[in-house]
Amino acid sequence: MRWTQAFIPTMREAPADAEAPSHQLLLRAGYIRQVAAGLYAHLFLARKSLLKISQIIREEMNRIGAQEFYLPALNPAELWKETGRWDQVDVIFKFKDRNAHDLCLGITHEEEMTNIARQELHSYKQLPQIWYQIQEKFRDEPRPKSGLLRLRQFLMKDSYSFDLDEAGLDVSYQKHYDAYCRIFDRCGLKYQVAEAYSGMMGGSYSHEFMAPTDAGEDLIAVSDCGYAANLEKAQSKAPPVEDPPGEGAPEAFPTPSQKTIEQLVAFTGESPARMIKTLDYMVESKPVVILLRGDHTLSETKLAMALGTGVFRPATPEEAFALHHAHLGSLGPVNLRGVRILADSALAGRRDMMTGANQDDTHLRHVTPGRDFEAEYHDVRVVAEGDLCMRCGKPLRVVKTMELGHVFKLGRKYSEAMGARVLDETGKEVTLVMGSYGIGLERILSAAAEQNHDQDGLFLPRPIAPFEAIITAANMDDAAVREAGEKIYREAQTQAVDALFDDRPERPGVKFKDADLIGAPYRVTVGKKRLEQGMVEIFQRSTRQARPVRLEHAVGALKEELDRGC
RNA sequence: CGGGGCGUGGCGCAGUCUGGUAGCGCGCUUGCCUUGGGCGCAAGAGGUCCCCGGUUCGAAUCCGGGCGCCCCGACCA
Repeated sequence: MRWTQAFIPTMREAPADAEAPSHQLLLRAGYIRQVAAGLYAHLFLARKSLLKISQIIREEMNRIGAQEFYLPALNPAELWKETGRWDQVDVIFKFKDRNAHDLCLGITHEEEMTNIARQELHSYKQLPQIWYQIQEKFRDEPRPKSGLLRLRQFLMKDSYSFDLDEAGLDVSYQKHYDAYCRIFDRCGLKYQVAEAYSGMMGGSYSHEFMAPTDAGEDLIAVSDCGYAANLEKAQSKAPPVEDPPGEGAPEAFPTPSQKTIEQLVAFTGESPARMIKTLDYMVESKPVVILLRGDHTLSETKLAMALGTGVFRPATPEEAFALHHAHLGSLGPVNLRGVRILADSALAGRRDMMTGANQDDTHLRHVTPGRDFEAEYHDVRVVAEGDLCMRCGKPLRVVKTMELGHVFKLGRKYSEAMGARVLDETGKEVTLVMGSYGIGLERILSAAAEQNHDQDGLFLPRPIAPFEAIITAANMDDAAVREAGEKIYREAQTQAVDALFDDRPERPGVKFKDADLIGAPYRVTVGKKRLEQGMVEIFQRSTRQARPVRLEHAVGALKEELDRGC
C-alpha cells in the first residue's frame, strides 16, 4: 500500500477524552475514531490488524478441530427466557420489532449454540463438537471506557464445546487452554493465565488469560511457583503477626472520636494487623457480623461463596446500631449474642487483639478470638500484596491486568435449561456437558498497544501489526531516492512483505514522526546521503536500532529480521 | 446508579466570573521556499459557541431544562 492512497489520519495531539496510552495512540495513529461512548469505527489500520488477529485465532481454533459458524447477532427473546438470562443479565440490549416481538443483541451465544445443539445432536456418536464464531457482541455497559478496552459493541471469538460427560469436557477445555496459549503467543503478547472466579455454579472451573498492563481493570495475584489467580478468587496465607503473650481478659479503654482503623492506629500506636475490623452485613434480611484483620479488605465475591448467596448488602448505620447498641466506629464481636459471626481465617489463632467495645468512643484490648467470641472462619479477604502463596509460601505479587480471554467449564447449566440431550451408547438420554470460551479481539489490539509503545507511538508485534514495515523515502523530490523507494516497495510486494510505502511529498521529519506512530515494527529508510553509497537503513522501531544495508539486499535483510521475530 | 470534570472550526485550547463585531496554536488550501526528525514566508478557506426555552436593546457568557463525552466509585453474563 502507498501512503498517498491510504487513509491513515494521524494526529499530532491526542483528543482530550483519551487517557489510556492505547486509546490515545490508536486515535493518533489513525486506527480508530469514536462514534459514541463505547462505539468505535475501525479504520484501515485497525481493521487490518484485527483481520490478522482473527486469522491467527481462526488457524488455532481450526487446529483443535473447532468449526467456524456465523450466527445472527440479533436474537429472539425466547431462547434467553428459557435460560433465564433475559431477566438476569442487565447488560443486554433489548427492544421490540414492529410486531412487538422481544429481541435482543447477543452478549454471548450460549443460547443460540445450545439451541442448534439440541435440535441437531442426537447421539453420542456425534460428539464431541466444538463450534465457534468470530462475531460482534453487544453489551449495554454501565460505563464503557478506555478506548477499545470496554466497548458496547466488540468483536469476540466465542466457542462452545459439547461433550457427553465431564471427562470429555476436560479434553475440550484443555484443547482450548492450549489453543489460547498459542494464540496469545503468536500475537506476541505478554500474558498470565489466572484461575478465575467461576460464580455460584458449583463445580465450575475457569481460567482467564490476562495481559499485564496499567490500563487493565482486573487485579491478579501471581506467585513465582506458577500460581496465579484473579483477586476475586485468589487465596493466600497472611504473613504471621507476632501477638504479645498477654493473657489478660478484655479490657475497655476510652478512644474518643477514634472511628477508623487508621485513627486507632495513630491513637494507640498499635499496628493495624493487631486490630479486628467489624463489618455488619444484611444477608437475606438477617444481620451477619464479619470480622477482618484491621489491614485486610473484605472480598464480597468470597463472602458470597462463604454465605452461599449473593443476596446481601452492607448494613445501614441504624441496623448496625440496633445490633451493637453503639455507633459505627466502636463495633466489635465480644458479648454479641444471637447473631451469626463470620471471621476471616487470618484471625484464627490470634491473641490479645484490639476491637470495638460496642460502646461509643470505647475499644477493647486483650481480645482473643475463640476465647472472647466464637465465629465461623472462612477466607473472605482480598489478597494483599506481600501475602504468602498457599502453594509455595513465597510472597504474592498483585498485578494489574486486562482480561483477554476466558475459558469456562459451563457444565449442564444451559443444556439442562434448554433440554440439549443425546442418547449414550446404552440408549440412555444424557444431558450435554458444555464449555464456553471467549476472546476479545479489540482487547488483543489494545493490550498489544499498551505493552508496545513509547511516547512517539506504537510498535506492535509483527504478526498483528497492520504493516510489517514502512518504507520511508525521505525526499520524494529526489529522483534517486524516490526510485530506490519504489524498487524496495516492488520487491517487498514480490517477497510477500506487507509493507507501507510512504511516498508522500512531505518533509522527512513528518514522515519519520508518522512512521514512529503507526505501529509497524520496522522502517526501511531511503535517504540521499546513504543512497549515494548504495545503502539504505533498516530501523527497528522497538529498539530504535538502525543498521545500514545495501539497497539490493534491503528486502532480504528486512525479511531476515522479521523472521527472526520481533 | 453515586461523585467529579468537560462540551467554542478537524485536533489542542483561551474567551464565560464582570453580557457588547468569536480568538490563538496545530492541521487544511494556494504560491514561494525548504528536504534525515512535525522547516520558513505570504495569502486564504473553515464555527448552528452541544440542544431547547427564558431574561435582555443585545447571550458563547446570566437563568431553567435537556443531551452528549471523559474520569473515579458501584456494576461487569
